Amino acid sequence: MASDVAVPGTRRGRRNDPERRDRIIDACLDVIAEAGVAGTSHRKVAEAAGVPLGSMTYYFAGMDDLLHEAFTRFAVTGSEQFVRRMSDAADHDSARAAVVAIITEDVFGSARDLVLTHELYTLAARRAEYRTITSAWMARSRAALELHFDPETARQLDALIEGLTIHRALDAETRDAAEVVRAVERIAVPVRTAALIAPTPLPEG
Amino acid sequence: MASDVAVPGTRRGRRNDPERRDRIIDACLDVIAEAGVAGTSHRKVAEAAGVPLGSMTYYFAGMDDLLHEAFTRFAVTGSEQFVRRMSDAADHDSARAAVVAIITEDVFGSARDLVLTHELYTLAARRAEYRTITSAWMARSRAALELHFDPETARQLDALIEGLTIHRALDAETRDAAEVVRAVERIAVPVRTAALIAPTPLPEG
DNA sequence: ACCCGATGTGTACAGACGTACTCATTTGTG
DNA sequence: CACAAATGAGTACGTCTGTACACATCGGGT
Repeated sequence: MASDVAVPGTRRGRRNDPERRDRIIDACLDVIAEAGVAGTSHRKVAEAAGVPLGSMTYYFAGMDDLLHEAFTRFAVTGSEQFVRRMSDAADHDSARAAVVAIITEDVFGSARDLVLTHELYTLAARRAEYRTITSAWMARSRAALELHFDPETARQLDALIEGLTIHRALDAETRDAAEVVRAVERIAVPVRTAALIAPTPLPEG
Repeated sequence: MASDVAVPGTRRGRRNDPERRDRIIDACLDVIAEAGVAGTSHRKVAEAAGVPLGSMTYYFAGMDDLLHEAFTRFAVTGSEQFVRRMSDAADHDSARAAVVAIITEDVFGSARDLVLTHELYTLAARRAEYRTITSAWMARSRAALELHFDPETARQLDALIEGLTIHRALDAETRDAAEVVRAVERIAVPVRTAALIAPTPLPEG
């Protein structure tokens, strides 16, 4: 180990390399995705980023600081993709199709993001300082959905995306894409007719 | 430390105390709820359960074995509560009310269960052996919902419960109980009229 | 030309961790 | 009554952890 890194006496001194900080954050997300927050350590991240161990405490106040920055970046880039998909949609139909695509593609297309999302939620469930990240993320998602749906529908769609994504990932059964389409259609009624269907008391017979 | 536990020369030998194993599992869930899987260690669980450290490796093959058993118990007791609520409901109306209650009460009423759920999901997202636990849990939940709703509605309701619970826990905004009622009503149309609404192409407006 | 502060690195340390292993104790059996 | 197996406790060991800190290196000011 440590054959390519930490050759004594080389590459030291003043360089002011902000890129290095970014690389560490990205590497941190990689490590979290692979080993979980539980298995994330300064050493693993340093090795993944190709920086010496000392850089960890130099660039970040501590492990929590690093995790916070990493998940903030994850949430920001994630919601950016979400917003882009929604603003690319021209009408309600394509917006609904985009929602279906987001669900069936497992959040943003990779298992990595799913794992990272759960790690973030787990942290947020216990620690309020991470909840600001999830709150901001959900707020951006809802705002994107509100480009095409009324606020209440947006919130419900957001929740449906969350639930269906999780169930499709963690359970072998809920995998039928056509069913996802129908689920979205039950919620995402066009704005003008939503009021006619949703709050109406259900027929009993 | 270790003043009430581990007095040398006392309480040793053959006792065959299955209760002790249970106590360790319960204590393990307590520790996970408080410190997360990341912060769970043999020592903390042993202290919480009031057993010596050596009992950890005696009763369980290792940390993973302990976690697996703990989460299995958690999932079983959790789904039992879910099933009971559903079978207690007499008709569709009270079933829908029960679903709303489950969501608004944060899974089963405590933040502890929410945290544990996320910890389990995080594990399951990465490791297939924990996914059998989540799969079984979701299957039991769906079966309970199918006492009152058709299979597709049950799956969608299950997903909605998941998503709304998470969003209500991790986001300060989605807290209006009346909105939960309306969300459930959009999905949980009575069996006979569901076919009339759900698969129908949406009016374009 | 020289030096000083800024910037980044290498290492050492104290503690916590999982687990293996030895040994004490009790209970069923002969 | 004695013995052996079952059961559980205590401890020690090697590994890995976060973090502090001394120090090397370089750019810019004089």
